[in-house]
Order: sequence, then structure tokens, then C-alpha cells
Amino acid sequence: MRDGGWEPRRLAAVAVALPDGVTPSGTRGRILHAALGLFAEWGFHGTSIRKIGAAVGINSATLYAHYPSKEQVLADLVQIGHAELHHRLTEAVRAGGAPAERLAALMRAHVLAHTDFPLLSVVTNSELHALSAELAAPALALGVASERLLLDVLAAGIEDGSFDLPDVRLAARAIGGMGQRVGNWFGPDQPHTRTQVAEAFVSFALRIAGITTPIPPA
Amino acid sequence: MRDGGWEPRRLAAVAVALPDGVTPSGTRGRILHAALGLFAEWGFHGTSIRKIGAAVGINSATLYAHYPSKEQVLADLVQIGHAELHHRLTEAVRAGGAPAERLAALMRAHVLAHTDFPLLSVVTNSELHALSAELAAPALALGVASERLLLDVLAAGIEDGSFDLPDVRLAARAIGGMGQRVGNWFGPDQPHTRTQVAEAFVSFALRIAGITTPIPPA
DNA sequence: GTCTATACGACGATAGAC
DNA sequence: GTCTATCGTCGTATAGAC
Repeated sequence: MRDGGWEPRRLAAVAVALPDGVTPSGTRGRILHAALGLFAEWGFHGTSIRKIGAAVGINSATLYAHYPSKEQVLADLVQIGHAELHHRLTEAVRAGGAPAERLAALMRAHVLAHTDFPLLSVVTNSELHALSAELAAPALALGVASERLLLDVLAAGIEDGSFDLPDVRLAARAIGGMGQRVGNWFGPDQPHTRTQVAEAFVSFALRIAGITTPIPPA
Repeated sequence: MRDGGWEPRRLAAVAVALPDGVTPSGTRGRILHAALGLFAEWGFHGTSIRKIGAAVGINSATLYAHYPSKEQVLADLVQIGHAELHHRLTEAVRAGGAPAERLAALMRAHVLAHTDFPLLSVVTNSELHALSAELAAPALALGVASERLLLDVLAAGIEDGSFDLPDVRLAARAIGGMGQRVGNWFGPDQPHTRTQVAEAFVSFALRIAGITTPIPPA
């Protein structure tokens, strides 16, 4: 076997961060933070409970006083990630407005969720396959609900004639996809602020929907 | 530990496929195909050489008569994936033409590469972190070259005034990102053909660049 | 080239002292 | 709640017969 050397990252060098309010305190919270950084970098199966323990400064066995399994730690992270995104998206469209306004608000919220918690978005989007069906189900349901918000706004814009799109599904894939990848590259080593990225992507989403918009200079 | 049950996929149900010409024949090729399917579904660290052997119908130890390590199998797959994409993108812009034509050709080639080899694109994009720096380097270089093709076309369109974009980097992130995720959802269980997806995404890319285009009905 | 057998370290998880 | 110690399993990889 190799290992011991360095491996290339799949994300920018960013600090480990979790949303306020939902993160447990004490050792339980420190385990969650450490696992987030390690899962984002090495993947779930590439991270051992011994490495998590070392990062926290506890013995690996102590983890089991706080979580029933390593898998449950991932399940909590994935749930927090999907819940945070769904909460932000719901808030974004709560004010209502024309479809173009709601699409802009959705895209803005989506991008900012990924710039504010890039590691969480990477883990949430790319480690879900490591969860059993039972543990993944709650997060998957939230993901479906989040996708629904975008599909509904696109359908509304087609309905009232403000969008120029023959089909909502492919547009939703494109808009969702370009937002989802933000967590993989956003970080201090690139030149744009979170707001610049968000406003640029808002313009891109509106353009995809068939509305010509100026794009704010980055 | 759990396991034994089913786990959610991170991709659509698609057949395992590799590009013609570059894939080795015989047992070596069958190992590559089996590993592609397993890595795409379970990730590199979630796949054991015993599972690969079982999928091929050989003993796990026989793998080492064809590859020096499990990691080298992944390295070969990632290299094939990046090489295939880079080849197609290079061919797409070889004919030249106006920036809008070249952008359309690039996006079309990018999407079709991901619809034709979705598993390969998933492994290439999301398992690179499991490779050592040395084994990842050749593929990374190809990835940088592929990104360069897109950046150059966007810059040319701004230069000659045909594109309306203040900054090429964010547009490249958006256009590249929406294409990269195609491999995660394209498959027989969704209603669009590869051509429909490609033409829709071509229109999206042109719209992002600031060119108003009709989108072909899906 | 493929097999059987196995080395041997790392894995997730548990037991039990404090 | 944290530790030490350890269990049983599975990991990658090798040796050597055929």
C-alpha cells in the first residue's frame, strides 16, 4: 500500500464550518466538525474513526459515547446540509414576487449556502452513497423538496410567459448543477467574493430562463 | 457495522461502458470495466479488490497479474476519462469558426461525453481525491488543458464583442459545472435523448454568454 | 495467468476500569 | 465521559504451486 504522502484535494482550502443553531455543543459538536473536514477531504470510507478521534483529541472509542456508529456521524452531517439548504431556499421564495424574482432569490440562496458551507455541501452532495437507505431517506426527502421549489418557479414562469423554456426539467438540471458545484471550488484562493459569485450566477440562471440581464462586474 | 442491505446510488442505472480503442482487451479490460462500475457506485475506498475479483469472475489475487495495485486501476480509469473528454473537446474546436460556434461545439461535446460514458465521468470527477499526487498528475494536466479550451473561447467572444460577459472565470465555472453533473443523472430512466440534452445545454451556454437563442424542444 | 493460502496491518465496534 | 485493551473482520498485497 501507499498512503502517507499527500493526496490532491477535491475542494479549495477552506475552514471547517457548520450552520449556527443546529450543531451540538461539546465533544459531540467537535466530532461533527472534525468528521466534516475529513469526510470532505478523504471521503467517508477513506476516513477512519481513529483519524476522527485524533483530529478531535480523543480516543477513537470515545466517539461511541456520542454516536452509535461512524455512519450516523455522516448521516447527521448530510441531514444538516440538506436542512440548511432547504431552509434557505424556502425563506428565499417565501416573500413571493414574480417568477423572475423568485428564481433570482432561489439561485442567490443556493449559491450562498454553498459558499458559506462549502465542505458541508461537498459532503452532502458526494458522500450520500455511503449511507444506508434508511439513514439517507430523511435527507433525500429534503433534497426532493428543494428541487421541487426550483421546478415550481420555472413552471410558473413558463405559465405566465415570463420565461422562454420548452421544458423545465433540463433547465432545472442545468441551474441546479451549476450551483451544486460551487462548493468544490469556492474558497479564499479565488478572486471573487460570495456576493459576486451569487449575483453572477443569478444572472446566469435568469439568462437560462430566457430573460436578458446585465451581469454585475465581478 | 451495517452493510448487506441496499445503498442509494449516486448515478442513474446505466450500463458500464468505456471508449473504444483505449481499453485493454482480455482479463485486464474486464477488470477495468468491473472496477468502473464498482467505483462509480461505491467509491474507490468503498470497493475492495475482492469485490472486483468477484465481479470479473477471478480470484482477487489475479488482479495483481494485470495491475500493480488497486490504485493503478483507478488511475487508468481517470486517465481514460480525462483523455476522452480532452480529445472530444479538442476535435470540437478544431474546425474553428466564430466564438459562439466554438462555444456551442464545446458544450455539445462536453455533454455528449458525459451522456456516452456517465459512469466514467462520475469516477473521473469524484474519485480523483483517492489518487496520490503522482498518479493523479497526468489526468490533472489534461483537465487543466480542457478548462483552458473553454476559457479561451469565452475570452475570444468577449474580445470580438459577440459575448456579453464581464468575467470569463465565473462563466466557465457555471458552464463547466452544469456539464459535469450530467453524468450523475443521465440514464434510461429520464425522458431525454443524449441529443436533446446536448442541444438544450448548448442553448443554455450561449444564453449564459449573452447570446439569445431559441432552445430546441426537448 | 490463475489459483490457494496466508501474511499482517487497519478497520469498526465493544468490554470494562476509572 | 474518557480511557486502555481487545475482539473479530476485512483490507491490500505477496508467495508459491500448477
